[in-house]
Parts: sequence; structure tokens; C-alpha cells
Amino acid sequence: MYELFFRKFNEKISLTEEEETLVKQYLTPKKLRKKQYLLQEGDICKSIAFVEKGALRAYSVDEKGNEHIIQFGLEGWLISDLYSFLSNEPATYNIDAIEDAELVLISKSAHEELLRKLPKYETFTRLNITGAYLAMQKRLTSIISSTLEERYMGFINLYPNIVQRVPQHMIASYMGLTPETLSRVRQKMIRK
Amino acid sequence: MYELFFRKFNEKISLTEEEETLVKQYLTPKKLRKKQYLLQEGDICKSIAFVEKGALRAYSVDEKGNEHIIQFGLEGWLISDLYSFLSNEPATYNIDAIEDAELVLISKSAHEELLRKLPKYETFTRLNITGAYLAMQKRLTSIISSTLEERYMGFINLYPNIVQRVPQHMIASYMGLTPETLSRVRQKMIRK
DNA sequence: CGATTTTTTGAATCATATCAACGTACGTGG
DNA sequence: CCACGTACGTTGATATGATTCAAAAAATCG
Repeated sequence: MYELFFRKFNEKISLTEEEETLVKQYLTPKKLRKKQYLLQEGDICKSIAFVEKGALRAYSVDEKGNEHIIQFGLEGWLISDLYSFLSNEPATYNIDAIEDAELVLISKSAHEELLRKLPKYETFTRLNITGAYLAMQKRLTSIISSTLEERYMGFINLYPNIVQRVPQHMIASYMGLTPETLSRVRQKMIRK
Repeated sequence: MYELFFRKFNEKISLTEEEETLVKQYLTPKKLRKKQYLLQEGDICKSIAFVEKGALRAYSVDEKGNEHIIQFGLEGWLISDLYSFLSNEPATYNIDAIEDAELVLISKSAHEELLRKLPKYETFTRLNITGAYLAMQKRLTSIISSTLEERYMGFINLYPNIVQRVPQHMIASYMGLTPETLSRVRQKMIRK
């Protein structure tokens, strides 16, 4: 249980047996079936989810009813509405499962106690958010300075497995495109 | 000296006198005249800069020679090429001064030692990067789901002073638009 | 197998970029 | 302190590329 979670944790800063045992007490497992929600817009995000298995997505819905995926969560990643989690404001994102998933939840109180009790948990958190920040910065840079083909190439390079696992229209949504446009971009690339 | 820096630091976690004195030993002041570089693409980013006064920008230049601003740095903000700083890889961004500026530099070794010696510095770092992450997520969300007018409105709401201080074409660049397009967006909004 | 979802294709439309020209403001050296 | 040169912002005409809407084809699921 929690194998991947602790693997990733130890990659960042290694824990002793006792520390692992301590951390374990603050974790809650959760399974989600495909299409089930972890969080709905308007609710308060009560926990950060680490993905042990499966795939989730975080997305917002605009007035026209279009979905905009702002983040995928695959094995080994964290997913949440961080702003809602930290501020206790209603979530602006929905999170649901794209595939059946197994999660490790860290509740707000668990998060806060771990930060207080275990300095290594703060380091873990800092490194996680730093990684997420750098990844998002790359994404933003590519949006404002690359062509669609380059962006799609960059995406499949960064997440080679994801293409097989998530429907194309969700990748389009993540890229801020219509499904039709992404389909045409792919045609053009295949022809080369 | 370093007033704003310690004001911001104390807002996040308050320091004792001794702790402030300790931190001060790791800081270096630096002044920059308008148009001077703090960092050039290809160099390794040796320090994180806190802006005490003035304004900077971080931007990349594409093959066509177009500049893409990925971040502004105003009073009270941090600016750097974080990826280069953390990895010691050559920077992909340029950073220069839009106005004469006064900076507080934290070198790589200072950063590492402070992380080791002073837990509150790690907390400071964690909270900074978290804030930067949330701000960037908002920016990304607005790019993939809002109209240009909404995005410009959002921008001037978030940074009301910036409009007077930085040239419009830089705001266009930050938004991923041509100067002409931003000019037209503004005309349309003024007419209402 | 039938039903639903996903992807593709086509044509028309809309938004933004591009290129070029012009007016204005700014600051810099004489 | 003025005049000139450079940078900045605006405007117009045209081109490009993405969206929209509609429909068909393909894939997936029960």
C-alpha cells in the first residue's frame, strides 16, 4: 500500500522507517471508478490526491459549457484544486477520473500537522510545488511562443504514454484547442 | 536596507532579530539601470532576485526574433530563471530592467545554506513558490478559456499600476499578442 | 449487434497576425 | 533648450489560421 507514494517521496528526500510509519497514519486510500468525481466546482477541496494508479483530470467549465482541462493527474502525480485547498474557498475546478484510479489522500489537517511535525514533509511539499511550477512555466512558454505543431510535439514528447490513454478531445482541451483543430494538426503531421 | 524584503518575509513567517541578522549575511544588494541585463539566455542563473524597487522582465526570444515576456518583476516580487538556477543548466530566458531597479540577490550557495540552516527560510521559499504557482495557474486558465477583452481586464485588475509603468507592447507580449491586436482590443473597450 | 462516443472531413465564418504607413512622444546630443 | 532620431502606438488592408456547425466515418462499450 502506498508504494508509489513512498517511492516518489524517498526520491525527493529519504525517510526512515519510523518516519514512513508516521506519515502513513496521515494518509487515506481512495478508489475512484472511471467518470467518478473527486471534486466538484463549488465544493471546498478537502484534500490533495496522489495518484497511485489510473488517470484523472482537473478542468473548468465556461459559460458556454465548454470544458477546459488545466491539469492531468497520472501515476505518481499530485492533483487537487490547490487554491481551494489552501484558502478554503469554493473550488473553481472539477476533478474526475478518466480511468479507474487508486488515490492516496492527504487531508487539510493531515497536511498541516505533517508540515508542523516533519520537516521532511515540508521539503517534499516544496519540491513538489517547484516541479509543478516549472512544468507549468514550460507549458505557458510553449503556448505563447510556439506553433500548434510544435506544441503538440512537445506534449507527446513530455507525456508519451498519455496519448494512448486519454481521448484526443481531452488533449485538445488541455491545449486550448477544439477537437477539430487538433485532428487537423495531427493529419498534417502524419502526412510528413 | 532590504526593508521590503524583510517586510514580505515577515508577512509569511515572522523572524526574530537574530534570524534577520543571519539572513542578511546571505544577501547581496544590486542596482540595475534601465535596459541593463540581470541574466542573458545561455548564461547560468546564479541568483534569485527580489525586487526592492523598479521593474524587470523575464522573456525568451524565438527564431524570428520575437520577444515573449513570461514574467514581470515589480516591487516585492521575486524574479529569476528558476529552472536554470536549480539545475545549473544554461538559462532559456533573458532578464533585464524596464526601469532603474534595486535588487536583493540570493546566490545559489546562500539559498542552499539558508535552506539547511533556517527552517523558516524553507517555509518562505515554499510559500513563495506556491504563490507563484497559483498566479501562473490563473494566468494559464484565463489564456485557455477567456476572450481577449476578459484577459486584458483580468490583467489590469490584477496589476492596476503596471499599465502606467510598462509599455503597452510588453503587455501585449506578456499576453501572447501582437501590439497591434492589443491596441485594437483597447480601442474596443474604450468605446464602451 | 446496436448504441454511444470519438474522430474526421468539409465549408463558411471569425479572430488574430502581418505588413505598411503614419502620427506622436521622448530623450539625447549638439 | 531645441532638433533630430528612435521608439511607441494607432490605423488600414490583406492574409492566415482557428473556430463553428453539420455530417459522416470510425472506434468503443455493453
